[in-house]
Amino acid sequence: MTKNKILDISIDLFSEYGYDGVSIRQIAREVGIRESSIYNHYSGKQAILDAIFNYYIGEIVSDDIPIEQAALNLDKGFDFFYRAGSEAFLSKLRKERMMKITRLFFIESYHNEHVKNFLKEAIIQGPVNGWINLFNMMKAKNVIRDDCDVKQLSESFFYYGMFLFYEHFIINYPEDDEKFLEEFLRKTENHAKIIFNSAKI
Amino acid sequence: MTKNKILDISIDLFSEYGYDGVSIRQIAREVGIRESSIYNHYSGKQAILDAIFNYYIGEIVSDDIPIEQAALNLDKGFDFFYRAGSEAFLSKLRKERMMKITRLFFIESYHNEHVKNFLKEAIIQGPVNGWINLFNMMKAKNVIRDDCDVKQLSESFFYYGMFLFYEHFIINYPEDDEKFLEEFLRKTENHAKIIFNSAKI
DNA sequence: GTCTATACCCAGATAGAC
DNA sequence: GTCTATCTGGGTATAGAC
Repeated sequence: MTKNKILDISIDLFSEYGYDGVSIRQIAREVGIRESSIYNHYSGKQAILDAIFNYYIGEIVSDDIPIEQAALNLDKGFDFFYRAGSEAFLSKLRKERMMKITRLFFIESYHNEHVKNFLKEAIIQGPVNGWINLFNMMKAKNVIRDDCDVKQLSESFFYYGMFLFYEHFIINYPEDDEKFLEEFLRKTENHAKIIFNSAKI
Repeated sequence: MTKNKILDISIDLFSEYGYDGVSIRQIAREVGIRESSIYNHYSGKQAILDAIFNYYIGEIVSDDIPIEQAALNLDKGFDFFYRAGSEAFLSKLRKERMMKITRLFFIESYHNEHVKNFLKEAIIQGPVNGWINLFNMMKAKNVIRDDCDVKQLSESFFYYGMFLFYEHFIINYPEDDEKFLEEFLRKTENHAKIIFNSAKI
């Protein structure tokens, strides 16, 4: 189906060169049709980008709330949580398409308000709040000290991982996604131990 | 001097809209001359960008190595170091111009190899190595535990601050620089305590 | 050093034949 | 649904008068 091929190739090109760095002509060339034919499938360049964003948001916003689920077994120790949290965070990104679009989000965030707000709320604030809830529960159950600043703990934990992502998608691009995700789990695991070790009773 | 005005306005516009998002026409309009007159001062658009980068690099790469200096007084405690480290990191950025160009670097890093390499080496790897040295000294003087992974400690400390920068320059833009820098010092101070608390003997 | 005028290119998008 | 042809607008850059 041509429409799908356009989307696929647009994801490839946009995620590599950015939205402004790719022309309709270039997309058409790679798809193997003329520019004008694109407009039979999408009303314009912006419409392709919208389709990409809608796909991404549809995939990433699903109905499970894994951190809260994990919190039900608070006795399993901290190791259990960062694994649950990280896995929840990563499970949606394991597809190559999703990784590409994530890079595109990082690229476009500086001048696209929709992307900026999505990153801010769904990717940063949402998870941070999840970790705040978890640390609060841990505090209530005397797993971590009472004088801990849970918001600071959450940010201290989460922002480290966020920068690993930025580093991967921007600074180290192009770098193998699989290899990075392995490294990411290992590093955030070590990082989580540092944070938890500092807070535990 | 017109040449300086061109540079100044280019910094303003590039840092807001990105290099590709600004035209020579637009720069000329804001300067108050015609496009063609720009070429009496700079050989082209790229040359303006080069001048901006050279200015930035000239300002940021100076001869002091503050972390190593700070390490000479290792007995002053950890508080002393993150303050020294953070201040060293921030002192170069206190000018409005430097903050603007830093945002420009974040924006352009995804497709400008020079910027990418500069961020990678001077902004990330350099400071991380400084902290690695410091943590190694602390280990040698039995200030932190012997089984600490100093590379992980350094990244765990430093990447948090890096993401605060990304958040400020991209996600929260436009946000007051002064206010952010205060917040940054407060947050990284708290973060440093968490990291150090986890590692200390 | 600045101006007008212009060359040249590539962008997004549309009309209408097949 | 794809094509050719074309429109319109914006971009960088240059030539040459003042």
